[in-house]
Amino acid sequence: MNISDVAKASGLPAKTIRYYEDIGLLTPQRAQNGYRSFSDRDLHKLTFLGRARALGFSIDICRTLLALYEDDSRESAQVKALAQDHLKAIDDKVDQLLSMRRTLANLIDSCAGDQRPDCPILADLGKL
Amino acid sequence: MNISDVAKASGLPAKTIRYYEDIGLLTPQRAQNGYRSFSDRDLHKLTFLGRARALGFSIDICRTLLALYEDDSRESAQVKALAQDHLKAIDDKVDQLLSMRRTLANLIDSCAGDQRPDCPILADLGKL
DNA sequence: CTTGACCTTCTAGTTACTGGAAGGTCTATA
DNA sequence: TATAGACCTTCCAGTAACTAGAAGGTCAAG
Repeated sequence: MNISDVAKASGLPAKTIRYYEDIGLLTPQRAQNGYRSFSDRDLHKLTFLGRARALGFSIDICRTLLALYEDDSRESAQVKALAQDHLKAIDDKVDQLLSMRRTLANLIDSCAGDQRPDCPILADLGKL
Repeated sequence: MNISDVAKASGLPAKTIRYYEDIGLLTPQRAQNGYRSFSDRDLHKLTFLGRARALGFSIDICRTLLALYEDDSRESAQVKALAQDHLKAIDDKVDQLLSMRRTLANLIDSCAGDQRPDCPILADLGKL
């Protein structure tokens, strides 16, 4: 398969696939003409990466997950631990966003939003 | 005030303050010796920036907010609109994270997490 | 034999800093 | 007065994960 084939099949842009090769996540064969030639296994990896990235795993963790994926002697506990760490990171991020959201929503509520210059949002941001 | 003074007072690292000057968010005076000399107004701006950034506004929006802050003929509606756009962006981000979270939590639940290699998490990520 | 859709590599830009090196300045103390 | 160390300066490079674009090679169809 050429790059556009696996791009279509995996849902990843060709640019991203080249990038993944650059950083060593996969190493497709090359055809005589220099074109990348992807195997089913490559496509599998790309799909795996696309899913893991969609769940928010960093490239670095994806590298580890991919290694576990390919390692028949892995222990599922290792994978689960990584996933749990990530879940915690997501929860932390959500908490942080919700905290921002609360503050921001309060400020918005307090602002008339009319043609006058008085604005509690700016006032609050600027207070010492 | 020297940079470490406003760093302490604003809570921003000196590096960040220099960066904010680089990108034109403020233009402190210079003393004879070349040191930056910050006014109260500079400190005010830095505090403003720190708060706005803490609410997740991008530097670009902060630039606009700062301009509005300094503009006596602003209309509070402009500020409120920016804040509402940002609130929406936060909500979208939270939704996205919660969607990830749901999927990930389901996968975690389905994984035994023991010494065996069988792992529904990896299986799911890898399925075509 | 040309057109257009592929493919290649390479460079640089994105966001918002952060770290570190090399070197000038200021202040307090020996 | 010398010097130590705590400031300050600029500049360069790196971070995460791509993405855009330029310049140019390849392939299949008409």
